[in-house]
Amino acid sequence: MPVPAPKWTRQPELRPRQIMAAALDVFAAKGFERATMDEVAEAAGVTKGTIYLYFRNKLDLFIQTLRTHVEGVTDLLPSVRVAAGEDVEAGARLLAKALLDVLMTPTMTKVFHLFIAEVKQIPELRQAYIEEWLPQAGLRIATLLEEGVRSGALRPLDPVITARAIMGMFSAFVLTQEVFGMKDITPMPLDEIANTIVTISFRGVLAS
Amino acid sequence: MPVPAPKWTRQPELRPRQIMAAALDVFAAKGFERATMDEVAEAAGVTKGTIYLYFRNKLDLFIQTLRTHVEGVTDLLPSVRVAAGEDVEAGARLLAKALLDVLMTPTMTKVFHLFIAEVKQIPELRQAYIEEWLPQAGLRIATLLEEGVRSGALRPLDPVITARAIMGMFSAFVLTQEVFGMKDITPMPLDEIANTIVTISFRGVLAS
Amino acid sequence: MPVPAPKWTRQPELRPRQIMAAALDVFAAKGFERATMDEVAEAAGVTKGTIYLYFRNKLDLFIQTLRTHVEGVTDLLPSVRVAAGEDVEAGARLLAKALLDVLMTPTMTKVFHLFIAEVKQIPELRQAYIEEWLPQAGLRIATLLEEGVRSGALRPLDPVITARAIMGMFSAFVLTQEVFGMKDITPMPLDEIANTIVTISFRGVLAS
Amino acid sequence: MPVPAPKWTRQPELRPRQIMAAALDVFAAKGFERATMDEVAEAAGVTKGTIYLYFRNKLDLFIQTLRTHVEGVTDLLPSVRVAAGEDVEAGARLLAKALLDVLMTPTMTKVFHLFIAEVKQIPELRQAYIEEWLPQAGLRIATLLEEGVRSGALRPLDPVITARAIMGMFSAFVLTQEVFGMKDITPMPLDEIANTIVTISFRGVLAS
DNA sequence: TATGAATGAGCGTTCATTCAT
DNA sequence: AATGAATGAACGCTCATTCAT
Repeated sequence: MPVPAPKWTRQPELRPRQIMAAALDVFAAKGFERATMDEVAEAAGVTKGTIYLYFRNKLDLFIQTLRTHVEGVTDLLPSVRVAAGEDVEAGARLLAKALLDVLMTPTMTKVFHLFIAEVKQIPELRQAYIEEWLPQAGLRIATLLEEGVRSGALRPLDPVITARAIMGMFSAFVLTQEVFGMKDITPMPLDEIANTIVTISFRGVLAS
Repeated sequence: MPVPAPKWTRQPELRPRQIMAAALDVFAAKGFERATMDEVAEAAGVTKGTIYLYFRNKLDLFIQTLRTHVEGVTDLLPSVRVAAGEDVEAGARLLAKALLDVLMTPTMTKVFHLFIAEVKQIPELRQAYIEEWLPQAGLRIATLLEEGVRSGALRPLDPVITARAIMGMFSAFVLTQEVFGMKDITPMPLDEIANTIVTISFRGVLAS
Repeated sequence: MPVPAPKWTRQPELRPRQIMAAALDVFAAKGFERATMDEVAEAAGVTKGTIYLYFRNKLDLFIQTLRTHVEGVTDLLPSVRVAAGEDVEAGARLLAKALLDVLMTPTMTKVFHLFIAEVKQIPELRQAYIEEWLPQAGLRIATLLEEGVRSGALRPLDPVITARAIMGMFSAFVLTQEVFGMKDITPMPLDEIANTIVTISFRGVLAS
Repeated sequence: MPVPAPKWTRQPELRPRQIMAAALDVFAAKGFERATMDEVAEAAGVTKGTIYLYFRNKLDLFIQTLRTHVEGVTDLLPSVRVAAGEDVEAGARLLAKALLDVLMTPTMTKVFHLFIAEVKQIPELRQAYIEEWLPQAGLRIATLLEEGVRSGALRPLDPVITARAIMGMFSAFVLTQEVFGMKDITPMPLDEIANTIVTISFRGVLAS
């Protein structure tokens, strides 16, 4: 007599990732408040109670989901390496393209939007941004710029403002193309975006 | 019976404006889902039932509130006029500063954040963006750029991409300074922001 | 055309009493934890949400329900008046009978049991007992006894202990007959109970 | 292989006792409904599943816990033996003190309170009371009283009512001192309580 | 027009119980 | 025998919406 298939199996190692993956999708699709724990559970293939074995409450699930996926992304970033060579501008183009590839990832897009949407309501997010994510990204760029200014290679612009302006160009495309859904209406090749951003950043729009 | 003298002052009924003003504050402070009709009512100085005399439901209130306040802002934009003169760059600095002044307005900040947070969930917002707000802003800039390219004054960059990159620089500061609350941590004078954006846009970061 | 009967009517004055009356029954029947707000609502003829218009939460409803009904009972107590006359013992019999009549009331029985069952879990109840109900009852008796001892009419017994012992006799019958449901198994006329308690209290069981 | 020496010590399986001991504490501390199986398990030093190896469900655990501990107490009662001698009243004082010592035991206090709190909800408890515990205690006293009345040593009071009144005096102190927590507020020596109860019972409060 | 009492559907969370390991 | 992961039903509470006044 065949043993009937078990209704469920123990997966204590797997469950958290499984749940957070589902949570990211559901939260991204409906927003934090509109998403229900039942939807997350169903998307994860478990029942609601199971989520509470691994996460204290909905907010905890949300925060951990974002943190984990951000880490997953920043793990990719080392591959975004400066091709530090003779031609800085050419290296920057490669870099910009690599960065855009990461930012436009489905995962990153979702994280990005959720973060912007909820940062004002959730102090933990703001704190993570200020204490972890901001230094990892913005300050690194600002430092590079500062050195460039000091060496005379770059104009004497405020490095923090400049860094933020440049990052703003990147995020503009994440927001409009992916979040606002413009990629179907005004499709743009990623490398053309990267090239344009780099050209503007280095040399501006004026014909020389 | 004599007809009463025509009232020249436009009298858009008081109540809806009163309610929408309160709604903008409450929605901005708590987000669409977290905000309750009771809170809006209390902030507006009316009772919950009254809101439903003027708005079909919560979503309707939200959409109308955003639309109305966006109109209120675009009414301000004509004052952002090109000082079209000899020195285009100098004119652009004035323009950029004027634009930032409007974008950093408390009202505009709220609208901006709410729009980004909810655009994905609320089709009406996306539609308004694509059909009304985007043409009013992005396309206008793109057209200008296109002309500049054609006349040879500007580099041959894709105008749509370039326009969006430039707008991205502005919005970056709205988001970080106002929404993320960085203005207390990294305060930046508006005119310095404006100047930096214009310099980068026109001439890039490289020392010439 | 006849106006259809309204689904519900406004009863802001009535609702709290109505709800607390239902709550007492439901809580008494099922205990605080087992009772559900839906059951209370149904028993009160309203819906769950209505309860929350008048009570902050389930615990608040419980406490207020007990307090209100205790007050309702102590309002009856003034009728329990000492027929202070020549024959103290005869007066006491009347008094005891009147007290038992009140204690054996369905309402008082429920309050009594609920109080005993939950006093340990609910600090507010303990506080109310110590600060309000105990002084109203126990201390009054103790004071009477103290005077009796001082005048030489009573034995030199500790008044507080004696008062509590006498009250214990009364509550024993509330508990066993009403709460444990013994009144169907060992029925006892109230006046015989009262007489027995008084005889024991005054003169003991020993034949003189 | 030599057969191990027979173990003479009665080894009622360890686990059930261990669990019931923990259960009594947890149930007493939080009440039946508020107590969770997890808490009981943790207090017993086992895991939740283990409880279900020995008890069908939570209610079964509760009932068996009370029964077992009541038996444990009635095992103590034989030591409460009538010092049947010349001076009945002096013997009663010893008896009353011994009884109070047992009733005021932490275990008995817990059992007592839990029983009162839940008897109305749990038919099995009521049945146990009526069929087992009541005959063991109340009827024994009533029988004694009945004999006393017949022999003319005692007043012609109803023995059942009288027995219950006397038991009520004892339980009053269990409830107030231990359950209501009055022992910190109005501390009373046990032997003074016992003496007072006996004096009242035998001779009443009136000075002879 | 305005009020606010009343509704009722919906959701987060808990927890007794089951069952794969 | 023992574990503890997983289940799923149940419940307290909220809040958008309705409607009697």
